[in-house]
Amino acid sequence: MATIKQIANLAGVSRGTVDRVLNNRGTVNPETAAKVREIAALLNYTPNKLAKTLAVKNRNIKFGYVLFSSTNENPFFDDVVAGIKKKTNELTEYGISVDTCFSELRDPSNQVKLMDQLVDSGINGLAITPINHPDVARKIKELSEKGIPVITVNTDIENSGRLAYVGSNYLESGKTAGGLLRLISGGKANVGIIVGSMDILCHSERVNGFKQALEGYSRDIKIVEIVENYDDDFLSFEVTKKLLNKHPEIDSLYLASAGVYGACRAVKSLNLDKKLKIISFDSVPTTKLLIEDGTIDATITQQPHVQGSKPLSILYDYLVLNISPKNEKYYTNHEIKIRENIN
Amino acid sequence: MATIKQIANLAGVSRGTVDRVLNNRGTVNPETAAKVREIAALLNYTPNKLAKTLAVKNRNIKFGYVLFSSTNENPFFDDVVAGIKKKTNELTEYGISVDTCFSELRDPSNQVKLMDQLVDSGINGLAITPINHPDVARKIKELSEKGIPVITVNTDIENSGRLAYVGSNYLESGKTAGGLLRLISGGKANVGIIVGSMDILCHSERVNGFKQALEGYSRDIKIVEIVENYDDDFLSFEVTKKLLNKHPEIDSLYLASAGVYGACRAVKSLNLDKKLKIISFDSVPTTKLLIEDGTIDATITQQPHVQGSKPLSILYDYLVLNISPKNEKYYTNHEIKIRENIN
DNA sequence: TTGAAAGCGCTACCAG
DNA sequence: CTGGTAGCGCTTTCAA
Repeated sequence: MATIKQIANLAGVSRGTVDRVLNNRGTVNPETAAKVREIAALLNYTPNKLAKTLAVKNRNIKFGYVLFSSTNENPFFDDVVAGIKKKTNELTEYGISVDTCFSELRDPSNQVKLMDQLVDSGINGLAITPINHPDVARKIKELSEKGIPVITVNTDIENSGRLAYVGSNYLESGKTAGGLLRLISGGKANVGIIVGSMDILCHSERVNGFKQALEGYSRDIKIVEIVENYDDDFLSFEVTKKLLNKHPEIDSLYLASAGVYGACRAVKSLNLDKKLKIISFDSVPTTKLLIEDGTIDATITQQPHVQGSKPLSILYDYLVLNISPKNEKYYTNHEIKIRENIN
Repeated sequence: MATIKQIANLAGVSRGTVDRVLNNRGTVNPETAAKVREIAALLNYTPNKLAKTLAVKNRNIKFGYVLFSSTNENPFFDDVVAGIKKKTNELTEYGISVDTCFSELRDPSNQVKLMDQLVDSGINGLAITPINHPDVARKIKELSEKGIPVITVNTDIENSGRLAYVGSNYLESGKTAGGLLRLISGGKANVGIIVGSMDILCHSERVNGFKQALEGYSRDIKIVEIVENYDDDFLSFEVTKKLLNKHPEIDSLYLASAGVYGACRAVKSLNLDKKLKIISFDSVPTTKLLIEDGTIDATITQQPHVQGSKPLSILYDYLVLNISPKNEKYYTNHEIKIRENIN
């Protein structure tokens, strides 16, 4: 492990100069710089992260986090918050503070306002679950150009200038669901699909992936109908009930987004629980119970904890250690949970 | 974030004294000690990990790792090694070195010899995939009593004095397999089980868990026969072939340990691939291929990467940060992989 | 029993 | 453009 001190000695300059060269700050005589660089390469120099972090304390770095408020219909974000909290504690010890605030679920202007507030308060980087709206995209671009890196979480907005995305690959998650149905249906099924809204990209991708995984089985696995519940449990209850009444031939349900509990209540009210194969997403408390009592056969999770913590790690690497994310998309794993491995 | 310096100032003593009190080293006037402790508690003092690690550099800490050599029949350990390597690099930067060596798979005396060598070379902590043999257990106890903490990996030896175990809960993994079969069989199956050896606890636990998960289904899911392959692919081929010939009613295979490839070759040689439901463990390269081509329906993994890295993290926490492991058993997750989410 | 000081590796600031 | 120095929080050693 080579150190700046060693390089300085070998190059016959001071550690300050080496620091300037290696971190491109200040100005250094090109020849000196070349020499330093050469020696650094020779010694295979890698900066010590601990020391770097420790020394950066007085820079008073601050991150902002804008998250969908989870008090609404989707407690999924509770698990994300847990991930944020854990990472925040770690960063606090490093002298980095994290300001987390919650935005309305369907109000872009509210998100923009929160972003502005965070910028005014002096954040150096931002993580956000962005609403897919031009105003939000524009604001992300504005921050990025200002030198404030932005990480999108859970939902991406491409071409917004964001530094990276952390979250599910929705097409893949849909494929996993399709593969799972193929297995548990024995290759023969009449499927009803319940989804938030086909206008939301994440949701339609989950449906598309599902279909893709079942190509070649289309003779025996039929999608009977796709209905929308707008992520609302009560609507979900209604549309599911109607769907099942309308199509008694349905033997499988694919719950492609939120509203899982409402849909299952409909299933139960028709005494169809354990008669239908049901696949869902995420592992919120109500879903866990439905897995445990056998109503839902399997659910596919997307590492909510990682979705909370990883964006902060990326910002830390980028701003403190000068390490850019290796990929612009960091996809979380899709974990299949059944009664026996859900905890 | 309170610091030692702050506490020292408030207590009117030097930082050295505070350090002595808070870390129980040297001797300190009881009254001074009490005062310091009080203030520390008041300020909610938590030591800064970065600073601690940085300062400990010159203690020249060294860990040993004894692992089953993966050149043998089970490339599972290749993934464990990857985890070890990654963590080792991180620790190297902290001034901690890791000496990893590989032991014969069935030779306890060889393991004991390697442990002795590592101790002689001055390790401060050890991680090991122990062979379940009294000599190894005794040596683990010896090291522990000498003040060298030992972490067991992948396989545990309880009551050996080891500090912690990192690895699968085999009973749970068996249950997960059982639950999975319940789902993909539609609740009706004649199962053949192929296992390394029922004399090996890990293996028999996987069978027991499997049975437990299927209790209540015993009318329709029948275990036809359990055969042993001693984790050898060629033996596995033979016994599987014999089993399937003997019991043409078998429609499902539970491959409870290694020898997955051999078993599947037998299935293919009888033209039964895709006619049998097959569940296996781990995700070694050959298994991946068999998942992709549809021979194996699902495989259950056990976070090999974590099994490699986590033991080193525990040793680091224990020896550098003075943090004891929260639990004596750290169980890895059982992840269900099918064609669509195996990568 | 205690204090003072040096050092882990890096950054930042002030002179020159 | 460069050197010197102080400091991040903790440990350790040497004196007192």
